[in-house]
Amino acid sequence: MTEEEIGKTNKFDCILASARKLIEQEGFSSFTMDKLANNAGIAKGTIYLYFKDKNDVLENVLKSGFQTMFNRMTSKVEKKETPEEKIKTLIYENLFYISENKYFFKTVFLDEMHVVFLKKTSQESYNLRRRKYAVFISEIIIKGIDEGIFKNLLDPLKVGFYLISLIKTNAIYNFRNNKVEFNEDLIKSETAEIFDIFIDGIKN
Amino acid sequence: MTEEEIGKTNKFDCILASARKLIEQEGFSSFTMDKLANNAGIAKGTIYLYFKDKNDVLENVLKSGFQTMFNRMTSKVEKKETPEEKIKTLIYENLFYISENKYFFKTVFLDEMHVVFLKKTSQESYNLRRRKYAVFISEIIIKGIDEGIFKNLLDPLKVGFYLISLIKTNAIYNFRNNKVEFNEDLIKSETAEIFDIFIDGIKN
DNA sequence: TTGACTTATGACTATAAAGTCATTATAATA
DNA sequence: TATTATAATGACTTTATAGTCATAAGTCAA
Repeated sequence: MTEEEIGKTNKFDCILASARKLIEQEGFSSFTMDKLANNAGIAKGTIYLYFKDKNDVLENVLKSGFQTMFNRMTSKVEKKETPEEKIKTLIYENLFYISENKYFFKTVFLDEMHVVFLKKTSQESYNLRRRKYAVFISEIIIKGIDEGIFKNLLDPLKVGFYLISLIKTNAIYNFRNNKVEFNEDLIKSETAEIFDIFIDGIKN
Repeated sequence: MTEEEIGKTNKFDCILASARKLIEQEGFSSFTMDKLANNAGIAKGTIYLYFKDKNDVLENVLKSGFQTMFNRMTSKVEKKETPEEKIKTLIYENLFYISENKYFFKTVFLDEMHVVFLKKTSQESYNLRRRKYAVFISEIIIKGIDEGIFKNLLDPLKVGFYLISLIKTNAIYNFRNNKVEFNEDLIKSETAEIFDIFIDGIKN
């Protein structure tokens, strides 16, 4: 996984890509700086020229993954008009991104909690990102409540977290049942299912 | 945390209780066998007379916590008649148990994933317990579908996992907002909220 | 070409914590 | 009480891996 192989121009990104690949392959618990150096085709000391410590590497891996997803998702969602369309798009884009980065999320979700390996400060920034996402959803919910579409007594932020957890649960369920090869049809039907339950519940 | 202090007759339970207490206080990541020995008021070697290794301790801590909750919850749920009553009771009992063991679950949920510290085999048994819970819920869902109460096209097992994730998300949300002191009224209103969303969705 | 500066190296150090085992204490039995 | 069996001890060994730093290689301006 040298710079040419990975198609990255700078070492920072090259190391990050190697780290991500390693985590995808072996999970967080067996991720070591020696393996990373080896995998990136550089010496261990070099990593410390670009990253403060191991925690810094892990934090950046998680951060970059989330950032891309969030930016793509929000830009798609903002094009939609109604709260319901927004929510459907949000679910779809999230599942789509997960499917595009399935090996990464398979580890992140199934290994469920990498976060323990982070320092308290990094855990906080991880939680802030989650919260940012929930806040984004809550704004859609609030608009829906104002328009009389959604129930009035809801705590919009909490509802945001509910939706995130449904999406995550769906992905984990499919990973566990080895539906790693999401195709567009599967993503669409899963989107419809989550949307349906979230909006209308399970009642007939 | 000697045997008298903890009110346990045998060392196995005494060690387990100490381990649990330590985990509640400091989380999984800083849990060490030295601390455990110290906290239990025994020598480190003694732990190894009752547990195979550290993994065995952690596995038993998680197992015993889940087992009690599951047994209590199922016995209450089985007394109810309709699928809807069953689901409401299930949510309530789960939240109630969490509130009774708040410091434990605060760590287990917020530290979200302890599981990484377990061996592959223990991770599997952890997942089996989660699955067992989801299967239990799925049986209620199936009954509801048969009776025409719930939507027909649902994957009942997946729906089971959805409900578990909603309950967990609710607990985490309240922990994060420092609502550690659940009283019965709060549990009731949270139960109603989850039930309402799960059954009817967020639509007005 | 030389010297100054930047980047990279990897053997080495430091440390934390799991797990061991010869020794000692306690309990049971004759 | 003496003898044997069982339980407990904690100093010690082992292992894993994060992080360091003296040395070497590469780059570039004068």
